[in-house]
Amino acid sequence: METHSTRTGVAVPLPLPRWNPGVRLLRPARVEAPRAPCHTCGVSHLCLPKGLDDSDRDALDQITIGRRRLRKGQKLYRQGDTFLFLYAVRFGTCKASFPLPNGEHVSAFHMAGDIMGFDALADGSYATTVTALESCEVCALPYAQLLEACAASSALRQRVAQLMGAQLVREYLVTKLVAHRHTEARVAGFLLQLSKWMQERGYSPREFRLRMSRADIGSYLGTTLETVSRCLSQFARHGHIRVHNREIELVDAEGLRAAYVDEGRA
Amino acid sequence: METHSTRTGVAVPLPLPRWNPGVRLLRPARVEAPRAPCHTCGVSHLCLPKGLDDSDRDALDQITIGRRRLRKGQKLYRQGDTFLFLYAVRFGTCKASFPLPNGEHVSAFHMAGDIMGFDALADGSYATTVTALESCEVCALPYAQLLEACAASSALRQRVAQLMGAQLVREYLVTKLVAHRHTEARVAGFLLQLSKWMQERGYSPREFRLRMSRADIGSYLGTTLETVSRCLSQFARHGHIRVHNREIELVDAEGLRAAYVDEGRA
DNA sequence: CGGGCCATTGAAGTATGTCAAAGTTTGTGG
DNA sequence: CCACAAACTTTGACATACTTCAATGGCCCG
Repeated sequence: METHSTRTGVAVPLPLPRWNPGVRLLRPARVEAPRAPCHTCGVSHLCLPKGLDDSDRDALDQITIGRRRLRKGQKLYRQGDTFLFLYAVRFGTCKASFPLPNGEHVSAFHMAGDIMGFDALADGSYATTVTALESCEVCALPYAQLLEACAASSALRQRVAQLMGAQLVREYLVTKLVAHRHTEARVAGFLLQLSKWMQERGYSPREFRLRMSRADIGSYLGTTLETVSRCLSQFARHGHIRVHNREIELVDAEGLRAAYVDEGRA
Repeated sequence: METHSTRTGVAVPLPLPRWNPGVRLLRPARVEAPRAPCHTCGVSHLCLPKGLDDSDRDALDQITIGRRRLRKGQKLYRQGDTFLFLYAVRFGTCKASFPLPNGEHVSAFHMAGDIMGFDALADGSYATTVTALESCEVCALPYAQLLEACAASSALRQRVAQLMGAQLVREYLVTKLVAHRHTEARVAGFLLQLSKWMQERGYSPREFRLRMSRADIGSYLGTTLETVSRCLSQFARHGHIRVHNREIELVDAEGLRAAYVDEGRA
């Protein structure tokens, strides 16, 4: 499916190569011309521009932001690819994963407003592989240009730091979730986490569609797809949720939390 | 999953409270006067100054860096405390944890050169509680001053970004570790991770002393202290390691990896 | 309409959690 | 410096939740 593969495997030290407008992007066919200013975007209230005033926005709008569409299953970048862009999700859902000899470990899910690629700041190459779970559109921010914009705006610097901090906290919470001893607590926590994410993005926290397979959830939570399925069925039997394939309805979110998440911490 | 909803709820917007030299530090009795320049520190090759040239060092040395000593069991900061400082470990080991109704979840261990507190960038208060596992010394970096230094030095900005990226990657790897289905793989992976950390800091990767209890390890790895103990005993029986209380000798690190970590990924 | 992928469910074996007790180390106060 | 107490570690026995293997059924896409 994906033929393009520029895996380096070697860490590229900072400073990063300067962005050069004459150089084509990695996958030129799928990158479109820059659009309207960042803060007019539908997800700007979740994304980089959040909280920035006019002058800071100007700094941001100096950046040549490309857009890229992804179909389900397409990869945005792979572990080891040279870091040139941060990506912001405009719509759709992606998963970030570590490839393994037999399979993969799913380390994160990303939705509208999320920034992907911060992990590459450590050594200049992406630490994870990002795959679209459905049709997605992302903004490609050339990191070298972002650095220039950051040189001009302290508010932008702080916003970037804030986003990285938020992602770190999210990762702490994922680890905490996965470290639960009872699988039920992990699956229940996962549903509640998703519900919160949906709400933050203006969707119903009560009814939503899982964009990832049971296997992805299992990998994320450190269990098997069968156990995930059984947990969902069990929650449904107890009346906490309704499940139909990937459609989830949280009938009693607080009951779910009380019965499994809080309780499970022994 | 998350009992303290304020932690992950609506983010408190930056800008953060400005550093004011007239304001006393949180625990003034234990903060000492600034010392020699940052790059003369014994762990500078691991810490903030790494890779900075003279002019960037100057920017860094404008910061009033306090030192603080911690005894075993003392807390550096608590979840929810107002964020004013990043802390760099000079020596000793700390754990970062989430308090829970009955106990805690250990989310990270920090050693010399590590920066603690990045998680507070998300909303202006610390997401975790940090406790010393032994006698420690840390540098307290007033964040507002660090921001000013960052305004003056793009290299420093990139170094901070690099450190945050590195911590994010580390967290991804922890999640991956904890998501292993077999506990043996988690404990083995933990030992190998520790070994690498020791080596990076100039200690023997083969023999080292665990600074944390079996309970801490269990919490970190999402299992029980008994299981951790049993795993260690099992590794010792198979000749991969030698254990005497908290003293660990990795007799056959690669054998350990082959037998449990790589193998365990089904 | 058919084929492939995904989800559900069952049965059986096993790893791990839980409870309990003994042994060891560490720290404290006399 | 010793003695005691507290905290930590190890080990065992048992119950159970989870993984594994397997088969069936549903959904979606071509």
